[in-house]
Amino acid sequence: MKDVRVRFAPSPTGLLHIGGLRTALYNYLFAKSHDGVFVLRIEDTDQSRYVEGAENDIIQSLKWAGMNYDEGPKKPGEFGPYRQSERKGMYAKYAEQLVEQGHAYYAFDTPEELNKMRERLKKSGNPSPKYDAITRMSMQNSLTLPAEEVERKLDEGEDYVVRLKVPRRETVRFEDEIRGFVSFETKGLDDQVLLKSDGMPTYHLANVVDDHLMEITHVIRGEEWLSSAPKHILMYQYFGWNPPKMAHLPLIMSPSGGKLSKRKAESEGIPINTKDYIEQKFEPEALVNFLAYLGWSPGDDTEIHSMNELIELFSLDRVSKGGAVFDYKKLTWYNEHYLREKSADELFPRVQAIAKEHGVNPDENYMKQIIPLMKDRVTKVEDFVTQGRFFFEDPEEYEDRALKKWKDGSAELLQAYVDEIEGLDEDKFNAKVLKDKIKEVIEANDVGFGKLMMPLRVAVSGMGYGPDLTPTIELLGKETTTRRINKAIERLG
RNA sequence: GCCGCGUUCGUCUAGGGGUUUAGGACGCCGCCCUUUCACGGCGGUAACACGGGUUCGAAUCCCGUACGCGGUACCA
Repeated sequence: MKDVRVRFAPSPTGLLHIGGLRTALYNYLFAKSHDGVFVLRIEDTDQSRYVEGAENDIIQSLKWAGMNYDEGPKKPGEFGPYRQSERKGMYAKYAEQLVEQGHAYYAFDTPEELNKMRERLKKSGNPSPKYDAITRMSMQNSLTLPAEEVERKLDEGEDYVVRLKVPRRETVRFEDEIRGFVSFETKGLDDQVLLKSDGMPTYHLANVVDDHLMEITHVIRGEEWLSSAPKHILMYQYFGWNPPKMAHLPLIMSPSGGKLSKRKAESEGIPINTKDYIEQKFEPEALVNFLAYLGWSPGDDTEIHSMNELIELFSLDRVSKGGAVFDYKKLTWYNEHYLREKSADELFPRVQAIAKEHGVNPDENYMKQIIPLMKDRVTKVEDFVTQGRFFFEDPEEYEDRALKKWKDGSAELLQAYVDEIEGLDEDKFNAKVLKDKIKEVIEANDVGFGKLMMPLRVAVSGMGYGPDLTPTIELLGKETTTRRINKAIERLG
């Protein structure tokens, strides 16, 4: 057996959340840094929240980010199946075992009765009513009902749940790998439902049973689980199992505070699903690097690391305890960084695909010359196409910002320039000669470089900024360039 | 409310009793490079939540307070 086995255990209730991806990443990094196993387990015990396609989205998202799971759905290992719905039959006996041991009991209360109980308690001044050591004595369960009646209800197929019998007063203490020792008083916990009336286990039962059966050594999950950890510890104790080590990760926060929820993220312009990042053409390396540093750091001054380096560097004790605010601008910076590192050969297939979406089918050789020209000024791959559109078609109109650079005399200077380059032989139509010609024209007219450069840029690209102009013109070629200049003179006078 | 967990520049973080005039990165600002826009280089801005202890000495240890966040379901 491997020394380290971790699991990423999402519920297929929707697209994979960016926070979920980070949890997966930390699990993955931890597993790989210990030469361990990374398991994907689908926690689909709530049938009412199941979303078709969610599992596939999770798998695709992990794959895109560069995390391949070692065991999971579609990649069975010796601990499968890896969907809890397919393990449904395995849980009841563990719940029964706890009942037999006196650590759990059958409860027959209907949702209405539970509601009534809570309302009653609230009215009498208890703001968080619990089904606990005290209240359970007034409810319909196998601790309060005569044995024959319990038997009868069970035989008659009446709905029931199995609840954990949380001890009245005990202290549960355990060591979190990130936070150190934490302790809880059991009187604050309620008798967690373990087995639902539809026969499905709740998260709590399924989680503990599966982690044990799958020989998970480290449970690395979000901080929202910290409060239920003592219930899990209690269960491990009752089952007589060794609990895995636990690490509760700080939450990813929204810039306005609070857990980064779908609603908040959207109103703050932050994509929330991994799929959004895929569709918006982010570099996976950038997202991974950014996410890794959201709540962790290697302890030195480095910022840029590939997945393999992150694996090398990662350790749980360097994970921070406080929540981390999602900084979209920093992500953008990472993205630009990784884009700049890539060669035209690497980038071409992706740029080509995006270009086709925009109705452009770029010539490979031509596109590979455009890429290096633009690389230092793009934020996302798609910018090669959206901002580089003029490489493929004449500018339809001129940006307002660009128009400001078109002044009196611009047309005349451009006319002088176009006269110069029109006569150029093909082999002379290159960046150096083109630049020399600009110099000649400005000198002859006794004006500054920008007086010609700017209008020229506007005429050629329709924009007020962009890649080096003369190499751009060289790429565009004589015919295209002169056509555009003439058109601009005509349209802008 | 109760329970739990947190709190170093605007943000991500380093630092875990003296090495600290608290370091790096993003952002922002300025300069250089470039007669565009960027990239790059250089520089600047900006933080130990508060109050008590402990100690010769506290950002670092302890206690309180405040604030933030999470949990408090037959959801995960």
